[in-house]
Amino acid sequence: MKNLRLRSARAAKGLSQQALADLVGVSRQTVNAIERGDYNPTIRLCLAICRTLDKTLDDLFWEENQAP
Amino acid sequence: MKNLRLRSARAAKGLSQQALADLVGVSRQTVNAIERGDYNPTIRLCLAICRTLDKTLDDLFWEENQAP
DNA sequence: ATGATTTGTCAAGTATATTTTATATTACTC
DNA sequence: GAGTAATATAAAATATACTTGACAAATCAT
Repeated sequence: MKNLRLRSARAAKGLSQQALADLVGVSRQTVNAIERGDYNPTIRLCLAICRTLDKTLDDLFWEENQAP
Repeated sequence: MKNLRLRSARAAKGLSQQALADLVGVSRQTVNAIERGDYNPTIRLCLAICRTLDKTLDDLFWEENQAP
């Protein structure tokens, strides 16, 4: 499932995927893959993204109705 | 830095590291390493742990005063 | 419409999360 | 204090996050 909250938070800061990637120290493809949702970043990367975008983990990465 | 909130939440459920590891589908050493804090789990594992312990990401993995 | 920037995607490589096996130590019960 | 469960820790192997380079499609400005 796509991470639209991340995409939205990034857009709200006026950052391209490349710009966010530079700020958090990963490649553009990694940011792209996270937004597309077909993968599983490390918590440290998630934390770096959250701090850069002034959001918390729950804001961007918590999923409410997941497992039973 | 150790993750004492995780340790505390696990203890509050009366689970051993092994028991939590079984519930979330990883090895005991992985849970131990996360609690000891000297590493960097994936967000999916963090989510699985949070759901098992009835906590959110911010409860267990958010760190307030981190980067400048 | 053309050019530039951004985004989606792929394949091959590198770094590292996680497993497995094993041992030592600490706590708990009897 | 012996015996057992829980925790800390390490080395080698495996799975996978992440990189690099490349190219096409989409978006945006001129």
